[in-house]
Amino acid sequence: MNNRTRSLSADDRRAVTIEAVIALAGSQNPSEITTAAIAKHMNLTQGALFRHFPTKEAVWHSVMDWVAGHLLARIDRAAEGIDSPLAALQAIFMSHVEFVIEHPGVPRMMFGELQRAEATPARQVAQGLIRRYAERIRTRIDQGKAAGEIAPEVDTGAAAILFIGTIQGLVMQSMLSGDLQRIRVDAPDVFAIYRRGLEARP
Amino acid sequence: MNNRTRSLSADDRRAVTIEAVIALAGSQNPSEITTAAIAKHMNLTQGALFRHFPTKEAVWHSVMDWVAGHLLARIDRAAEGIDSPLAALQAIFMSHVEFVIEHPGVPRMMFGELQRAEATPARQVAQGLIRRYAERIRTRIDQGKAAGEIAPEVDTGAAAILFIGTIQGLVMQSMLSGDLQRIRVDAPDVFAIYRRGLEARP
DNA sequence: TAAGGTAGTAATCAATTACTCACTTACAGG
DNA sequence: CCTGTAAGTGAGTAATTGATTACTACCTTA
Repeated sequence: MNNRTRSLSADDRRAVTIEAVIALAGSQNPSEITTAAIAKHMNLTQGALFRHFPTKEAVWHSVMDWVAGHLLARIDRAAEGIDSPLAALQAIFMSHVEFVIEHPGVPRMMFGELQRAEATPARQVAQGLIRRYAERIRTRIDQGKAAGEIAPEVDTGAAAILFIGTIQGLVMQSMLSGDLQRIRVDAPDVFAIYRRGLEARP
Repeated sequence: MNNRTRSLSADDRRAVTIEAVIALAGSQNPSEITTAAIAKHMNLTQGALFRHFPTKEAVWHSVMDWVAGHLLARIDRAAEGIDSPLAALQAIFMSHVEFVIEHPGVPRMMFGELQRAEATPARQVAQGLIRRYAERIRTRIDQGKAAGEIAPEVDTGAAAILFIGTIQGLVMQSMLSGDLQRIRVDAPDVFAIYRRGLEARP
């Protein structure tokens, strides 16, 4: 009868903590998220957090692990079974956009971690995520060149940088306007230009 | 004979402070820059800072003002006298890239300010800078459409978002690799793809 | 029912932060 | 030479932060 969530298993508590951090990052500067704020958001005392994570840095590490796993799984699933490389890139793009709309704090955390000077574990996970992400994009682009869909004079590495930057631009725009949903509206138009930049000319 | 910089005029001191913040932002997370670190970088005691700025927020406000003024002046000068809209966009792009290489802390500060939840004066200046920047890009794109250089089916707003995102992508890449100079190498290839995306097809 | 383990509390710690202030120093002008 | 002013010093303060810990509540199991 006690609907008050008194106590969770350690595994569940860690999962809830990660969710709390991602939720908080959606509405405030990630670097200003305190352990007290995290605890408050999940109806817990600040001290209890350290029963499940040795340091705050460990919390961030777990969060970045979660992001890396879920984002890569999401884009892999989106591209699954799509033969055309250009269509696959578009599917990856749109699924990434949906991911960002669901978790608007994620791009902020990513950028925040990457601009950190010290090579913290969380930063290394973020670094690894982008590297693996870019690798997947480059593979599709090379496939597109082989299939004749993408112009051979396009620089593969530059195209991968631009793909990631495209999403960054949308995120920045949404932070400007404060309207998250506009990303979904603008995304197709933005990707259309990117696609025109890659396509082989007849 | 006293080469020790003992005392500066208030105006000079404020200018030096802005330089110090921009320099520090190039090598560390802007949100972690303390007033003590700023003072130390300019051989001053921390307390003296508050003789010239009422609050730390006022320091950031001044810094963002400096950035807005200098970046816009730079891109305006770069595009001056160039008739072809596409060529003008390329000149703006390259001059922006040079600006970022000179002041690598600037994109970090911009992104950091924009993701701040509260509408601080510094954030509003950053917001205004991007708005004015995007407005200039949109103007060039519309000129390009009128001149037949840019395909009419390209969405102007989306193209402006992508222009800014393109630079964001380069900045992100440089933060990944830690090699700032790579921006200069990658920039032409990245812009070439963007340009292909805009160009009218024969 | 007693024992043991897990999760959470609440008070507290040391360190860091932005900011203040009484005092000192340098210097220009009457 | 004297004096007013502007710039800088250095020691403070209050608030906040991540982290620690003694203690408690709850649950399972024998």
